[in-house]
Amino acid sequence: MPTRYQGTVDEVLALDTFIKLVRSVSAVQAHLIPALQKDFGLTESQFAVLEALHHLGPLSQGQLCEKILRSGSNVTTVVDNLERDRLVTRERDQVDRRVQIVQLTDDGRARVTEALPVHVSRITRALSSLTSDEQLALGRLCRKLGTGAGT
Amino acid sequence: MPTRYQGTVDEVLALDTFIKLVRSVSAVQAHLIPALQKDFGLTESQFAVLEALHHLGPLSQGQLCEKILRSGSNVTTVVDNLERDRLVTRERDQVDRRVQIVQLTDDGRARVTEALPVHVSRITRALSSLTSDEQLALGRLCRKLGTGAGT
DNA sequence: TATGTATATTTCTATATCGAAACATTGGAC
DNA sequence: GTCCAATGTTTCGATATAGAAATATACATA
Repeated sequence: MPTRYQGTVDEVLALDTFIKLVRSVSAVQAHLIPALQKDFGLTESQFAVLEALHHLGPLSQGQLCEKILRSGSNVTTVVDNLERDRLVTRERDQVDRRVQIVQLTDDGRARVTEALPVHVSRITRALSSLTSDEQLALGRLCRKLGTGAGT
Repeated sequence: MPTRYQGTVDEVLALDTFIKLVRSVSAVQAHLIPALQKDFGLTESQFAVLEALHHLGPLSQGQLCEKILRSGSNVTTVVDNLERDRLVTRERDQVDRRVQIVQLTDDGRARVTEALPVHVSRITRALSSLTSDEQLALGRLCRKLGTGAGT
Protein backbone atom coordinates (compact mmCIF):
# COMPACT_ATOMS: atom_id res chain seq x y z
CA MET A 1 0.00 0.00 0.00
CA PRO A 2 2.08 2.87 -1.29
CA THR A 3 1.61 6.38 -0.03
CA ARG A 4 -0.18 8.48 -2.61
CA TYR A 5 0.86 11.82 -1.21
CA GLN A 6 3.04 13.96 -3.44
CA GLY A 7 5.68 15.25 -1.10
CA THR A 8 9.38 15.31 -0.47
CA VAL A 9 11.34 12.11 -0.09
CA ASP A 10 11.38 12.64 3.68
CA GLU A 11 7.65 13.09 3.79
CA VAL A 12 6.88 10.04 1.70
CA LEU A 13 9.15 7.88 3.83
CA ALA A 14 7.74 9.18 7.10
CA LEU A 15 4.16 8.78 5.95
CA ASP A 16 4.76 5.31 4.63
CA THR A 17 6.50 4.27 7.84
CA PHE A 18 3.79 5.74 10.00
CA ILE A 19 1.03 3.99 8.06
CA LYS A 20 2.80 0.66 8.48
CA LEU A 21 3.27 1.33 12.18
CA VAL A 22 -0.38 2.15 12.78
CA ARG A 23 -1.57 -0.77 10.68
CA SER A 24 0.65 -3.25 12.45
CA VAL A 25 -0.85 -2.24 15.79
CA SER A 26 -4.35 -2.42 14.33
CA ALA A 27 -3.66 -5.85 12.90
CA VAL A 28 -2.57 -7.22 16.25
CA GLN A 29 -5.33 -5.47 18.22
CA ALA A 30 -7.98 -6.64 15.77
CA HIS A 31 -7.18 -10.10 17.01
CA LEU A 32 -6.66 -9.45 20.72
CA ILE A 33 -9.55 -7.17 21.64
CA PRO A 34 -12.50 -9.21 20.40
CA ALA A 35 -10.95 -12.28 22.04
CA LEU A 36 -10.68 -10.47 25.37
CA GLN A 37 -14.31 -9.44 25.11
CA LYS A 38 -15.54 -12.83 24.02
CA ASP A 39 -13.63 -14.97 26.50
CA PHE A 40 -13.56 -12.70 29.55
CA GLY A 41 -16.19 -10.02 28.96
CA LEU A 42 -13.60 -7.26 29.25
CA THR A 43 -12.86 -4.30 27.03
CA GLU A 44 -9.27 -3.29 26.44
CA SER A 45 -9.52 -0.39 28.89
CA GLN A 46 -11.20 -2.48 31.55
CA PHE A 47 -8.45 -5.07 31.21
CA ALA A 48 -5.78 -2.37 31.40
CA VAL A 49 -7.25 -1.07 34.66
CA LEU A 50 -7.54 -4.52 36.20
CA GLU A 51 -4.01 -5.38 35.13
CA ALA A 52 -2.58 -2.20 36.63
CA LEU A 53 -4.35 -2.88 39.93
CA HIS A 54 -3.19 -6.49 39.83
CA HIS A 55 0.45 -5.57 39.41
CA LEU A 56 0.59 -2.42 41.49
CA GLY A 57 -2.12 -2.81 44.12
CA PRO A 58 -4.77 -0.16 44.89
CA LEU A 59 -4.34 3.06 42.91
CA SER A 60 -6.03 6.42 42.80
CA GLN A 61 -7.86 7.33 39.63
CA GLY A 62 -5.17 9.87 38.86
CA GLN A 63 -2.55 7.16 39.03
CA LEU A 64 -4.70 4.99 36.78
CA CYS A 65 -4.80 7.84 34.26
CA GLU A 66 -1.04 7.79 34.02
CA LYS A 67 -0.85 4.02 33.79
CA ILE A 68 -3.41 3.54 31.05
CA LEU A 69 -2.69 6.83 29.27
CA ARG A 70 -6.26 8.06 29.17
CA SER A 71 -8.06 11.21 30.29
CA GLY A 72 -9.45 11.60 33.78
CA SER A 73 -13.02 11.64 32.58
CA ASN A 74 -12.42 8.42 30.72
CA VAL A 75 -11.03 6.71 33.80
CA THR A 76 -14.14 7.77 35.71
CA THR A 77 -16.30 6.06 33.10
CA VAL A 78 -14.26 2.87 32.91
CA VAL A 79 -14.11 2.55 36.69
CA ASP A 80 -17.87 3.21 36.87
CA ASN A 81 -18.48 0.20 34.67
CA LEU A 82 -16.01 -2.00 36.51
CA GLU A 83 -17.62 -1.02 39.80
CA ARG A 84 -21.09 -1.80 38.46
CA ASP A 85 -19.79 -5.25 37.44
CA ARG A 86 -18.31 -5.68 40.94
CA LEU A 87 -14.75 -6.12 39.68
CA VAL A 88 -13.39 -3.12 41.59
CA THR A 89 -14.44 -0.90 44.50
CA ARG A 90 -13.91 2.81 45.08
CA GLU A 91 -12.98 4.20 48.45
CA ARG A 92 -12.26 7.79 49.47
CA ASP A 93 -8.72 8.35 50.61
CA GLN A 94 -9.01 9.23 54.31
CA VAL A 95 -5.99 11.53 54.17
CA ASP A 96 -6.94 13.44 51.01
CA ARG A 97 -10.66 13.20 50.51
CA ARG A 98 -10.53 14.39 46.91
CA VAL A 99 -8.90 11.12 45.94
CA GLN A 100 -10.72 7.92 45.05
CA ILE A 101 -8.74 4.77 45.71
CA VAL A 102 -9.66 1.96 43.35
CA GLN A 103 -9.01 -1.66 44.27
CA LEU A 104 -9.78 -5.11 42.97
CA THR A 105 -12.58 -7.17 44.45
CA ASP A 106 -12.09 -10.92 44.74
CA ASP A 107 -14.05 -11.29 41.52
CA GLY A 108 -11.85 -8.71 39.83
CA ARG A 109 -8.70 -10.43 40.95
CA ALA A 110 -10.01 -13.79 39.78
CA ARG A 111 -10.98 -12.35 36.40
CA VAL A 112 -7.63 -10.74 35.70
CA THR A 113 -5.71 -13.74 37.00
CA GLU A 114 -7.60 -15.89 34.56
CA ALA A 115 -7.38 -13.52 31.60
CA LEU A 116 -3.78 -12.39 31.89
CA PRO A 117 -1.92 -15.57 30.86
CA VAL A 118 -4.29 -16.13 27.96
CA HIS A 119 -3.85 -12.56 26.79
CA VAL A 120 -0.08 -12.70 27.12
CA SER A 121 0.06 -15.93 25.21
CA ARG A 122 -2.01 -14.38 22.41
CA ILE A 123 0.32 -11.40 22.24
CA THR A 124 3.29 -13.74 22.14
CA ARG A 125 1.74 -15.66 19.29
CA ALA A 126 0.88 -12.49 17.41
CA LEU A 127 4.49 -11.31 17.69
CA SER A 128 5.93 -14.71 16.80
CA SER A 129 6.17 -13.78 13.12
CA LEU A 130 9.21 -11.78 14.23
CA THR A 131 12.36 -13.41 15.59
CA SER A 132 13.67 -12.39 18.99
CA ASP A 133 16.25 -10.16 17.37
CA GLU A 134 13.60 -8.51 15.25
CA GLN A 135 11.41 -7.94 18.28
CA LEU A 136 14.32 -6.36 20.12
CA ALA A 137 15.08 -4.14 17.14
CA LEU A 138 11.42 -3.17 16.81
CA GLY A 139 11.23 -2.35 20.50
CA ARG A 140 14.32 -0.18 20.32
CA LEU A 141 13.04 1.76 17.32
CA CYS A 142 9.64 2.27 18.91
CA ARG A 143 11.21 3.43 22.11
CA LYS A 144 13.37 5.92 20.28
CA LEU A 145 10.38 7.13 18.30
CA GLY A 146 8.16 7.37 21.35
CA THR A 147 10.56 9.37 23.45
CA GLY A 148 11.38 11.73 20.57
CA ALA A 149 7.79 12.25 19.48
CA GLY A 150 7.02 15.10 21.83
CA THR A 151 9.47 17.31 19.95
CA MET B 1 9.04 0.57 31.88
CA PRO B 2 9.78 -3.11 32.29
CA THR B 3 7.10 -5.70 31.92
CA ARG B 4 6.02 -6.99 35.28
CA TYR B 5 4.49 -10.18 34.01
CA GLN B 6 6.12 -13.39 35.19
CA GLY B 7 6.33 -15.47 32.05
CA THR B 8 8.70 -17.24 29.77
CA VAL B 9 11.50 -15.34 28.08
CA ASP B 10 9.48 -15.31 24.86
CA GLU B 11 6.47 -13.90 26.61
CA VAL B 12 8.35 -11.16 28.39
CA LEU B 13 10.05 -10.09 25.17
CA ALA B 14 6.82 -10.12 23.16
CA LEU B 15 4.93 -8.19 25.82
CA ASP B 16 7.68 -5.64 26.22
CA THR B 17 7.93 -5.16 22.47
CA PHE B 18 4.18 -4.85 22.08
CA ILE B 19 3.92 -2.26 24.84
CA LYS B 20 6.62 -0.17 23.19
CA LEU B 21 4.88 -0.50 19.85
CA VAL B 22 1.52 0.64 21.18
CA ARG B 23 3.05 3.47 23.18
CA SER B 24 5.03 4.79 20.26
CA VAL B 25 1.85 5.07 18.21
CA SER B 26 0.05 6.73 21.13
CA ALA B 27 2.90 9.19 21.59
CA VAL B 28 2.74 10.29 17.97
CA GLN B 29 -1.06 10.36 17.82
CA ALA B 30 -1.29 12.32 21.06
CA HIS B 31 0.38 15.11 19.15
CA LEU B 32 -1.33 14.79 15.76
CA ILE B 33 -4.97 14.31 16.66
CA PRO B 34 -5.57 17.35 18.89
CA ALA B 35 -3.74 19.48 16.31
CA LEU B 36 -6.01 18.21 13.52
CA GLN B 37 -9.03 19.03 15.64
CA LYS B 38 -7.78 22.41 16.72
CA ASP B 39 -6.55 23.70 13.37
CA PHE B 40 -9.04 22.10 10.99
CA GLY B 41 -11.99 20.95 13.13
CA LEU B 42 -11.54 17.35 12.02
CA THR B 43 -11.37 14.14 13.97
CA GLU B 44 -8.94 11.45 12.89
CA SER B 45 -11.69 9.39 11.25
CA GLN B 46 -13.19 12.38 9.49
CA PHE B 47 -9.77 13.25 8.12
CA ALA B 48 -9.21 9.66 7.01
CA VAL B 49 -12.47 9.68 5.07
CA LEU B 50 -11.76 13.02 3.42
CA GLU B 51 -8.26 11.93 2.52
CA ALA B 52 -9.46 8.69 0.95
CA LEU B 53 -12.01 10.58 -1.14
CA HIS B 54 -9.40 13.15 -2.08
CA HIS B 55 -6.96 10.54 -3.37
CA LEU B 56 -9.38 8.03 -4.83
CA GLY B 57 -12.45 10.03 -5.84
CA PRO B 58 -16.04 9.12 -4.88
CA LEU B 59 -16.32 5.85 -2.96
CA SER B 60 -19.13 3.72 -1.60
CA GLN B 61 -19.37 3.38 2.15
CA GLY B 62 -18.28 -0.23 1.83
CA GLN B 63 -15.12 0.89 0.06
CA LEU B 64 -14.56 3.50 2.76
CA CYS B 65 -14.81 0.72 5.37
CA GLU B 66 -11.90 -1.08 3.75
CA LYS B 67 -9.84 2.07 3.38
CA ILE B 68 -10.16 3.35 6.91
CA LEU B 69 -10.36 -0.10 8.55
CA ARG B 70 -13.53 0.54 10.52
CA SER B 71 -16.89 -1.19 10.80
CA GLY B 72 -19.78 -0.37 8.50
CA SER B 73 -21.83 1.16 11.28
CA ASN B 74 -18.94 3.38 12.19
CA VAL B 75 -18.58 4.64 8.64
CA THR B 76 -22.28 5.47 8.64
CA THR B 77 -21.79 7.63 11.73
CA VAL B 78 -18.66 9.39 10.48
CA VAL B 79 -20.21 10.12 7.09
CA ASP B 80 -23.37 11.38 8.84
CA ASN B 81 -21.31 13.97 10.66
CA LEU B 82 -19.32 14.96 7.57
CA GLU B 83 -22.56 15.33 5.63
CA ARG B 84 -24.08 17.50 8.36
CA ASP B 85 -20.99 19.71 8.16
CA ARG B 86 -21.36 19.84 4.36
CA LEU B 87 -17.94 18.36 3.68
CA VAL B 88 -19.32 15.37 1.77
CA THR B 89 -22.56 14.36 0.05
CA ARG B 90 -24.25 10.96 -0.21
CA GLU B 91 -25.90 9.78 -3.39
CA ARG B 92 -27.58 6.45 -4.14
CA ASP B 93 -25.84 4.41 -6.79
CA GLN B 94 -28.26 4.32 -9.70
CA VAL B 95 -27.12 0.85 -10.75
CA ASP B 96 -27.20 -0.80 -7.30
CA ARG B 97 -29.56 1.15 -5.11
CA ARG B 98 -28.28 -0.43 -1.89
CA VAL B 99 -25.03 1.47 -2.31
CA GLN B 100 -24.35 4.99 -1.06
CA ILE B 101 -21.72 6.85 -3.01
CA VAL B 102 -19.89 9.42 -0.90
CA GLN B 103 -18.13 12.35 -2.49
CA LEU B 104 -16.39 15.54 -1.42
CA THR B 105 -18.15 18.88 -1.62
CA ASP B 106 -16.14 21.93 -2.62
CA ASP B 107 -15.82 22.76 1.07
CA GLY B 108 -14.64 19.22 1.80
CA ARG B 109 -12.06 19.36 -0.93
CA ALA B 110 -10.82 22.73 0.29
CA ARG B 111 -10.59 21.50 3.87
CA VAL B 112 -8.60 18.39 3.06
CA THR B 113 -6.36 20.24 0.63
CA GLU B 114 -5.54 22.68 3.37
CA ALA B 115 -5.10 20.11 6.14
CA LEU B 116 -3.15 17.45 4.31
CA PRO B 117 0.24 19.16 3.88
CA VAL B 118 0.18 20.39 7.47
CA HIS B 119 -0.66 16.94 8.74
CA VAL B 120 2.01 15.28 6.63
CA SER B 121 4.57 17.75 7.79
CA ARG B 122 3.64 17.03 11.42
CA ILE B 123 4.02 13.30 10.84
CA THR B 124 7.38 13.89 9.20
CA ARG B 125 8.52 15.93 12.15
CA ALA B 126 7.26 13.33 14.63
CA LEU B 127 9.22 10.61 12.82
CA SER B 128 12.32 12.74 12.46
CA SER B 129 13.81 11.35 15.66
CA LEU B 130 14.55 8.30 13.51
CA THR B 131 17.02 8.37 10.61
CA SER B 132 15.86 7.32 7.15
CA ASP B 133 17.46 3.92 7.63
CA GLU B 134 15.74 3.50 10.95
CA GLN B 135 12.40 4.46 9.44
CA LEU B 136 12.92 1.93 6.67
CA ALA B 137 13.84 -0.76 9.19
CA LEU B 138 10.82 0.11 11.35
CA GLY B 139 8.53 -0.02 8.34
CA ARG B 140 9.86 -3.40 7.31
CA LEU B 141 9.42 -4.86 10.78
CA CYS B 142 5.90 -3.46 11.09
CA ARG B 143 4.97 -4.79 7.70
CA LYS B 144 6.24 -8.24 8.59
CA LEU B 145 4.40 -8.13 11.89
CA GLY B 146 1.19 -6.85 10.34
CA THR B 147 0.99 -9.47 7.65
CA GLY B 148 1.82 -12.29 10.07
CA ALA B 149 -0.54 -11.16 12.81
CA GLY B 150 -3.63 -12.91 11.51
CA THR B 151 -2.02 -16.30 12.25
C1' DT C 1 -8.63 31.98 60.21
C1' DA C 2 -10.42 33.74 55.67
C1' DT C 3 -9.37 33.47 51.08
C1' DG C 4 -7.73 32.19 46.90
C1' DT C 5 -5.30 28.91 44.06
C1' DA C 6 -4.25 24.30 42.89
C1' DT C 7 -5.62 19.55 42.45
C1' DA C 8 -8.75 15.20 42.02
C1' DT C 9 -12.84 13.77 40.35
C1' DT C 10 -17.31 14.06 38.17
C1' DT C 11 -20.60 15.78 34.92
C1' DC C 12 -21.84 17.22 30.42
C1' DT C 13 -21.70 17.10 25.50
C1' DA C 14 -19.94 15.32 21.47
C1' DT C 15 -17.73 11.83 18.52
C1' DA C 16 -15.86 7.15 17.80
C1' DT C 17 -16.47 2.45 17.81
C1' DC C 18 -18.36 -2.25 17.71
C1' DG C 19 -21.73 -6.11 16.99
C1' DA C 20 -26.30 -7.52 16.31
C1' DA C 21 -30.56 -6.79 14.37
C1' DA C 22 -33.37 -4.52 11.05
C1' DC C 23 -34.03 -2.92 6.38
C1' DA C 24 -33.57 -2.43 1.45
C1' DT C 25 -32.10 -4.21 -2.68
C1' DT C 26 -30.01 -7.47 -5.71
C1' DG C 27 -29.59 -11.63 -8.16
C1' DG C 28 -30.02 -16.48 -8.65
C1' DA C 29 -32.91 -20.80 -8.54
C1' DC C 30 -37.09 -22.69 -9.48
C1' DG D 1 -42.44 -14.21 -12.05
C1' DT D 2 -41.66 -15.62 -7.05
C1' DC D 3 -38.89 -16.71 -3.36
C1' DC D 4 -34.64 -16.84 -0.98
C1' DA D 5 -29.98 -16.01 0.10
C1' DA D 6 -26.48 -12.60 -0.12
C1' DT D 7 -25.05 -7.87 0.22
C1' DG D 8 -24.88 -2.73 1.55
C1' DT D 9 -26.46 0.32 4.84
C1' DT D 10 -28.78 1.96 8.92
C1' DT D 11 -30.42 1.55 13.55
C1' DC D 12 -29.83 0.30 18.27
C1' DG D 13 -27.52 -0.31 22.54
C1' DA D 14 -23.31 -0.30 24.78
C1' DT D 15 -18.56 1.33 25.83
C1' DA D 16 -14.58 4.44 24.90
C1' DT D 17 -12.80 8.80 24.61
C1' DA D 18 -11.81 13.78 24.96
C1' DG D 19 -12.24 18.55 26.71
C1' DA D 20 -14.66 22.01 29.30
C1' DA D 21 -17.14 23.24 33.15
C1' DA D 22 -18.61 22.13 37.73
C1' DT D 23 -17.63 20.32 42.27
C1' DA D 24 -15.06 19.08 46.32
C1' DT D 25 -11.14 19.30 48.87
C1' DA D 26 -6.49 20.72 50.20
C1' DC D 27 -3.11 23.97 51.18
C1' DA D 28 -0.57 28.26 51.33
C1' DT D 29 -0.54 32.79 52.82
C1' DA D 30 -1.86 37.08 54.27
